[in-house]
Amino acid sequence: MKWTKSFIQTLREDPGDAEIDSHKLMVRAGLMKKVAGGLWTYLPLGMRVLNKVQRIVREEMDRAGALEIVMPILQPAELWKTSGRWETMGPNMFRAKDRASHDYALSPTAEEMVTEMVKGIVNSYRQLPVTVYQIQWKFRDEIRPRFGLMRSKEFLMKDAYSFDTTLEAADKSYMAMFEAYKRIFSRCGLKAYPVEADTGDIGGKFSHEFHVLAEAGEDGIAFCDACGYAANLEKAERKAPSCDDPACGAMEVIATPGAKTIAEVSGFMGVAGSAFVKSLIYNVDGRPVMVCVEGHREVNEVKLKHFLNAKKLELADYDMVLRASGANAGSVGPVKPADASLRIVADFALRGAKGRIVGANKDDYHIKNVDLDRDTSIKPEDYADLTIVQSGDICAKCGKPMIIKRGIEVGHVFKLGTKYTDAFKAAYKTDDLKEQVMVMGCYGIGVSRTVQAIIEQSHDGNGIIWPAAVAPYQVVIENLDPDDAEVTRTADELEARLETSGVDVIVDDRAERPGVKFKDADLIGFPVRVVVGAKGLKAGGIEIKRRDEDKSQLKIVPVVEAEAAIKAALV
RNA sequence: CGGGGUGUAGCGCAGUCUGGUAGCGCGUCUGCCUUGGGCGCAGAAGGCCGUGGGUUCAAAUCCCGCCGCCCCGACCA
Repeated sequence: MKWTKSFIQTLREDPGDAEIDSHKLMVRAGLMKKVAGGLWTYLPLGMRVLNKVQRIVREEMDRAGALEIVMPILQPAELWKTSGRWETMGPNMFRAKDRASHDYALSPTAEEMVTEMVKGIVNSYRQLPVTVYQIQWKFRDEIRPRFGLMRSKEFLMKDAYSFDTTLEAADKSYMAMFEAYKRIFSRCGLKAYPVEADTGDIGGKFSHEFHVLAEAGEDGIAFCDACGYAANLEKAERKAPSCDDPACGAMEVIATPGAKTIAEVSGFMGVAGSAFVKSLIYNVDGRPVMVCVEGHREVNEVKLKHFLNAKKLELADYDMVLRASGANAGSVGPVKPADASLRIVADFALRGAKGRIVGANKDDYHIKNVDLDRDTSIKPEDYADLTIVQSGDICAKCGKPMIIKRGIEVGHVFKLGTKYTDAFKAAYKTDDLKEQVMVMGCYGIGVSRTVQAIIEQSHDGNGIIWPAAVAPYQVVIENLDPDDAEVTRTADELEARLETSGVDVIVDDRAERPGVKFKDADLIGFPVRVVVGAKGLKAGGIEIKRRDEDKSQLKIVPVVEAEAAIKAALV
């Protein structure tokens, strides 16, 4: 490929609306161009990267025994009503109508459609197991799309679905995908860590996310270096702390005028935040529930939802708070709330807590010297692990302290169980002629997000540093003197030889000054740069430099050795 | 959806407070010059100042509505 025949625009300055490096670089290097919030055009360079990541995904899915299919983006509403997700997906799902007013979903994922499809084909255990996959555009009406491809309304996803006869067999399918994912991310030049995760809206019992560690990541992950435990903060558990508060005297009401937040009240009273019990009223499927946690901690709503076995859970509105507790937010507490039948649950760190400070259920008052056992109606079985893990919390597996890092979720594997196969009655006949529901797994990779994660993990102040396997072109040949016949012939012959042997190469044949060309090459981040110029040829050769090396490491080789030297630099 | 910011040439921005015929840098085009890390000189093209209304002799600028984009939040009492 000749640069002058390509369609490449690079920008000298960062786009004004980009925040994180990978987003800025994708735009500056001419990989993509914004259409509107959360919507992108992939330009030729970006498309080449996207295609290379897809190729790796396909090869590894195929190697793992998965079979490629493609399903419609436009999906009849009936499928989604069968699973109940037509309602539960809410405004996250784009919807459309045809001329006859039939409802459709723009596929945000495809469990329903694939289950219906497999059900129609599989009758016998003899046909199982089977794993199918597609690489298809997905649509999600994100609350707030951001950071370029990190969270967009339309994105390319690889989604795979396994169907098995039994849970044990499904575990094998899950592990095959798990291993394939490790290979995929590794081949993309990414360090991706599998972490335990909650299953969210998809449902199911057990899952792992694959995360690329990056400050710009949207998820928090708890790591234990000692035993290797890694879990999304939504899921991460800590060892139950023991509470050895000494006995305290009688409760005492104190005025705390105007102080609402824990920080304000603790400042007002001159007491550490951890001495407080933070009490929140949640609306749980329409009924109020009070949740108590230590003052310096935050409620983990995912854990809370599971513990309460709730369908829908959100913070209560002002009315509900007032009716349940007798006070407005800021003065709520577990001691004698207005609604005497109010269920109160508490974080397990508060089991046996004494001498704590709580809201008085009366505006602008708190109570100190509270003994939760003595002074509240919290039932022993209503203490549970309900908070978000913090740095330094003790690992539930091994007892050592954990650390928190941030990650970009690039993949997710689920053991789904029979949630969808039950809903669709997707059954097969066993060898003793019984009907049995298939056991399912599902497995996603954000292909377009992975492209950006690669950049986020591999760039420097000059631009992107592509791993060779996914670079838009593996080699750029800088023709420094396009008007010089000898130089141009040398550059073009080298291009032809490399292309013949399967190396992706672009020749920068623009009539630009060398500085411009070098800046662009660094910005776009071609793994290997080859310089062919009149001066160099006279001096005996061409110059080869890897993007991840600095100038002092470049090599000068005779023209006849160039091809071999370039290939060696690519490894 | 709530809060904040922002919208002026392809890109990055100034001008808005204090109303008076729209500017800078980059990029683009022409010519000369230069040629190993975003050269230099000269010239040129390119803007319904997001959009609709209002105030005014006069609006990028003031007022009202709408829209787009970005950030934070959308539960932490």
